[in-house]
Amino acid sequence: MVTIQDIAKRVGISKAAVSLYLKDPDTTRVGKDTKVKIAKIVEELNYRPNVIARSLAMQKSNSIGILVPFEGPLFESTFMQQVISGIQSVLFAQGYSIVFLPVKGSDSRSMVRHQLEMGLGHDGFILMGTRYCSTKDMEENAKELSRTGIPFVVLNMPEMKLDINQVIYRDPPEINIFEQYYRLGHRDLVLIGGRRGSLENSIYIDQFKKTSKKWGKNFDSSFILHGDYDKDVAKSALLQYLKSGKKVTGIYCLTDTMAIGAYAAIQEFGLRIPEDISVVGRNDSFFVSIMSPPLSSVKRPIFDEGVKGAELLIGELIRSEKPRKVFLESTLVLRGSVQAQKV
Amino acid sequence: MVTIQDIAKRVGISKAAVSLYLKDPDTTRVGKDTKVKIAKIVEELNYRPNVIARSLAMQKSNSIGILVPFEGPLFESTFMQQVISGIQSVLFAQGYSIVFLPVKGSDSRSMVRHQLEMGLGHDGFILMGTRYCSTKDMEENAKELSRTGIPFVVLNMPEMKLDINQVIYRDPPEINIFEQYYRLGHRDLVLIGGRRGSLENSIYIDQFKKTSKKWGKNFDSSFILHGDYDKDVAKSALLQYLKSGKKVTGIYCLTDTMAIGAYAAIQEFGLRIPEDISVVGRNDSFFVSIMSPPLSSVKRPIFDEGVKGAELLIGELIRSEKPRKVFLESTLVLRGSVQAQKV
DNA sequence: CTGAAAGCGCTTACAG
DNA sequence: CTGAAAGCGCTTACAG
Repeated sequence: MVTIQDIAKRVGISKAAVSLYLKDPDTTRVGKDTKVKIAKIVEELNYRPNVIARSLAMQKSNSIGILVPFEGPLFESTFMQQVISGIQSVLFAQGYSIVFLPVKGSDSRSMVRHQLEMGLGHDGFILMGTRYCSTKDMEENAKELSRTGIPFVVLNMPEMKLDINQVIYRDPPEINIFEQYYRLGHRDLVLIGGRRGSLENSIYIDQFKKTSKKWGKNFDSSFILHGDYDKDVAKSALLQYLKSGKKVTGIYCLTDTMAIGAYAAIQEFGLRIPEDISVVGRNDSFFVSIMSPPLSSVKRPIFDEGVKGAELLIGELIRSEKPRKVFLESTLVLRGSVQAQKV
Repeated sequence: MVTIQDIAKRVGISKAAVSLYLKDPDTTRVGKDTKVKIAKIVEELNYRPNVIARSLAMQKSNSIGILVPFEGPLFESTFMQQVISGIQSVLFAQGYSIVFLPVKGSDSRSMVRHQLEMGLGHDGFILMGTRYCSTKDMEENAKELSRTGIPFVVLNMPEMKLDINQVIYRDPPEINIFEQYYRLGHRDLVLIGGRRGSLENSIYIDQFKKTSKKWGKNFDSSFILHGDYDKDVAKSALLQYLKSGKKVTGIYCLTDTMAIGAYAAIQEFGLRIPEDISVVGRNDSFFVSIMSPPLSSVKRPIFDEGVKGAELLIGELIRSEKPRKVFLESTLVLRGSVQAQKV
């Protein structure tokens, strides 16, 4: 490996002069002739600075570590794609590298601990919640990060009562899909949730219950199906529900992917969308418009979440801003999959 | 920041002892009592090693830099998602971090040069071709990487006559879609290519020409439409073709996304798939199965490309293997969008 | 069993 | 205008 020392020796000057020139070719601290010589040797030896050494000396690595307590392929989820795209758009513009740290461990606590173990030296961190993270675990993770003194931001988690950077989704009142269904005259609703017992599920089950009560409809836990975030699981769960003779006219799927499964089940059972059953998905994935009929979907501003998160981090990093929380609101994109029900 | 020095001072020993213990808690080079003390202080001060300093000292960073000469969001393309997933599966298992270097510059040469400028110090590189890279530029990039002496692998590019690690796609003879169409009785074919003048286009235009000649069909450059890798562009190009009164019974789209546009154009023009027009896409994207009818598609082993690429790199890194080339073959996944044509 | 020292490749005051 | 030196936080021979 060619070092600054090699260049200095060849030119017959000190390392400092080479470093100065490399940092700023217009510097006045290096003579004109010397500059020419340095440039020549740099070219000749194909010298490139060692970023690691520079990072150590400058106490700044220009890199941000991404912490995602999740085993398996990170980039297959459309959520990750969008949030990372948002992060990338901000960080690259500021000259930061994005570093994905290897995952190891059995639960979100040990995974993040291991990633931190591998990753100190980065200028900041983005800690991302996944469907498998409990809020409690993630709060512990956030506390541990706080103790390092390194700026960080938490994404994709419910609000935490900690003084940290966080971007949080909020469903505005009109995004209560159950309320919308009841208003449209629907009376038999089903929620296709993700992982059984997940925090996400419990939030929506709760909403489902309360809204049903408000409308004087009785609520039964059989109205909750578990799709496990998978289209085939969602399909068979719904198919079984239909075959059991239970009635349903409105379905809310917590991801668009599970809505694909719901479509398949409904078609296989010989019913029509939206004439017999209305369907709403969540995430407004790029493929919903090619489904037939196009799927109505709750759109979370995921790209914006990445942007805001990266901006909070950059704010703390560059302008020493205090940690704060940013709230983003979801919207409902209505398409052909929903119809009012004659009561 | 808490350093190894702080620990040593508090315990009253040398940095070396702390380092030794941290590296291997079972070491015999540190006394039992001392170990206990170190552990206590480490916990108390919430010490974590600085990976940058360690990388410099060990001359190994356990990180691989990803070089993609492409402006804009990297992770929105389904190609990137799959290839990165493959890369991740191998590199994480080996304990390597994956680093995306910020992009700057106007062409693939200057982008890669800039990324290298930012990225030396990583243990290896993965250089990925994009649709906008000329083979010539990428060969220059590869040569420049060679000169650094750092192991690297080139993905998503036609074979280069250089002694480097490279993973290359090969369409086996049966993946000549034009040949398949002719055999099925089709006589009026259209190719919807990507960017005008791109290398990818020219390869398939060439195949189209040769195959037509073989079957005694005249070839006309009007049979080539330019979809620019965009569904709307593809749609309007095909719609214009149909409206001009030209005949077509078989279409090959170089991406599935453009096939979505082709479907829309065909439906808007009042024709049916596959009764009137057959369509074949490329990449076998996850959404093709929900198109109606499901799209037949040429599947490239993109995930495998990532896996093989990472394996070549690891091979050179860990086992000092020589650079070599790996070939992967595409396959055709037939679905409802293709039908034989009565001649 | 443990310490003092050199070194990784840079940057940045400090001198002159 | 330029050089010698200290330092970033680690690891790794080398001594004892």
